[in-house]
Amino acid sequence: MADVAAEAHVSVKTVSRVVNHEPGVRPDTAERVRAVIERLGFRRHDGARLMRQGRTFTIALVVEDLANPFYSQIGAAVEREARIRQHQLITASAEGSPSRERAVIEALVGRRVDGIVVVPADESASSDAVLEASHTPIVYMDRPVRGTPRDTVLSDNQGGIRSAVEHLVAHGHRNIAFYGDDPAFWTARQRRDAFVATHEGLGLPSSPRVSMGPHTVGSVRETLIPWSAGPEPISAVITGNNRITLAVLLALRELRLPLSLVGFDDFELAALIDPPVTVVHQDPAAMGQKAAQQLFARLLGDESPAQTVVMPTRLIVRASGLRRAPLGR
Amino acid sequence: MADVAAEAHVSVKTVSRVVNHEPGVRPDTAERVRAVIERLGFRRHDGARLMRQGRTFTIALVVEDLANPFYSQIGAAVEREARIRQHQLITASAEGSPSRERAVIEALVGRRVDGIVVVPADESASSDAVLEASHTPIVYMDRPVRGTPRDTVLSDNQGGIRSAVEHLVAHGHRNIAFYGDDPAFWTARQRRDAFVATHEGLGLPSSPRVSMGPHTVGSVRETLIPWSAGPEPISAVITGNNRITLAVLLALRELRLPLSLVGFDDFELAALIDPPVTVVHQDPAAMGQKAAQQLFARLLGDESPAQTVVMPTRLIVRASGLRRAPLGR
DNA sequence: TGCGGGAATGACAGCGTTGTCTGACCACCG
DNA sequence: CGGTGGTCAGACAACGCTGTCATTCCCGCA
Repeated sequence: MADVAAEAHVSVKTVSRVVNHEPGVRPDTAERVRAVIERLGFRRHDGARLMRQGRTFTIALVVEDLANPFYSQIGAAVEREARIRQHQLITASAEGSPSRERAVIEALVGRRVDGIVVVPADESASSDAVLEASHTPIVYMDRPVRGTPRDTVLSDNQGGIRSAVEHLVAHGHRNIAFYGDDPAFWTARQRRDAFVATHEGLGLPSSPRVSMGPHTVGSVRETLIPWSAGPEPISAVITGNNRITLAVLLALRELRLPLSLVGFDDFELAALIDPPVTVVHQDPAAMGQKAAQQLFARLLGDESPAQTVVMPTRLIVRASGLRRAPLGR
Repeated sequence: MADVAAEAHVSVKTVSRVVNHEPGVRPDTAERVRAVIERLGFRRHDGARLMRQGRTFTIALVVEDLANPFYSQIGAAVEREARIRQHQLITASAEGSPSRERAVIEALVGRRVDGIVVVPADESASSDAVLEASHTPIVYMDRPVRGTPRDTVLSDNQGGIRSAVEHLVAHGHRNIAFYGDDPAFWTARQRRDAFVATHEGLGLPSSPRVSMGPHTVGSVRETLIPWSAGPEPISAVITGNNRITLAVLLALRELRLPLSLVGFDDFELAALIDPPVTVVHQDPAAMGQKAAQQLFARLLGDESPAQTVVMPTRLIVRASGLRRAPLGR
């Protein structure tokens, strides 16, 4: 900028004015400055500018793994919200590790990002102190965090599972099993609890059959065999996420068990699988958008108490959930 | 930092030294400073630091749409490379628009990112001047760009298609159709050309049957019907990307045509579809990693001529490509 | 011709750091 | 007891920009 100023025989301030389209520069002066800028290939250093102004016009997104479609859809939505507000988005992966997440967040705070959207690795709020001290607004997604209440955007896990159970029951199923993920995950617990609650609420026979934990085709098979034989054989399965849906699907195929299936989480091509899989669809893009909007509201000065938004889920009925329950019993 | 300095009765420089673990501070002084830092919740402002140092320790990734698995896998890989080098990653979507891409790149250059990885929206190199002037290293991915040679990481489209054709021919197919994407896309042209070339190279009967353009189930059906009837009916199809694979799959299912299929691009659950789809797998994660590594090499001063790397593809054989061609004709 | 007043321009400080250089202090040696 | 050399600490400028305020310019008018 100093070079341009010298070359155009004006002060740096005048160059600054021209660059920022501020008023108060005579057209011919502005023209001259612009010519020099063009000739020298000058480009404003936004880092310096932003530092002067105390804001970075940057927000950040911290997730476990960007390659995971759930997170990448969130990423795309958050980026979009950022872009239309002239902000840039820094994305970072914590790889599921709370300590790495903490390090990442500290680095982001060090850069003075204006705000952060996080899908937290655990519920420990380990970065709370840092965020508090730096007054960096944060929005949590997909699972809540203990401690100081913060803006949070969740999926309606309970409603989703409930709709799945009800759907199956409406089609005559009375014996339904649930395969959930490791109960260390909050969402896994939510879904399991919703299954059990709905199961009991509807007064289904026998106690709910639930299998939690990381699942493989093998681990699924082990429970699937006894549950589908015996006196009260299951006729349908609900799964807690799409990895498990996959495992169950493979196990069912392998064992040639024609059970109904409703999976939590939609996935690409669920419609093409044979049989097409009925799913509880959650909308990561909508969640991401909501979270970003909430964050920007804070950036614009919204000081209302922290809010938790629960985004609706939707049952997408495809063939796999339609198979009628066997007659009798 | 000034506050800390005052409170600890030292100069800002000493605080700086403590913060950065520079030598030459007496342990007790350092301890005192650290205590004040802790008490005041001071945190170094990395923006200012980086500005002083002239580097931002930030790279950027510009793609069409982060939600697309191809790009998000690239994103995850690039982020990983950045993270292990203590850099941050800014991701930006151009939504396939060259002008938006240009605007995005200019904004990034304005922020003085250290380097950029781009999956270009078109071949026009519209940001070349900006990049040239700012000396920002750039690596292009997935498709080349005209003009000044730049580092580029491509997929072996030709080899991939060739292996698909050869695979089908080895299984007895003589009449194979190709459905490609809009020839406006460089990759679509590459794949089509490779199909035609291989087709001719192998001396297959009749002229190659090729259908390009954005495809829907409907548009596929329209050519599929005549091609699979008539004197030289096709017995296999090769598709140019996974959206088209999907359309063809649906069309085949609808028309109840038992043709063999090999798709370009793997996709989640390709193995679960009935029949499991044989695909030419390209590895976006490896491509992203390679591109990032190339970029960092430049950042470390590598001044060798621009390089084009072609990443191998791999044929993943599943049932859909194994069906034998009908005997006789 | 002188003057008032708005428009155009510039000087300067400061955003929060760090690199460079200078200075204070201390211990040790002859 | 003076000199030497090393350690620790601080002053200052600079990175590239912008906000504030002061100054200059120019025009119209009396």
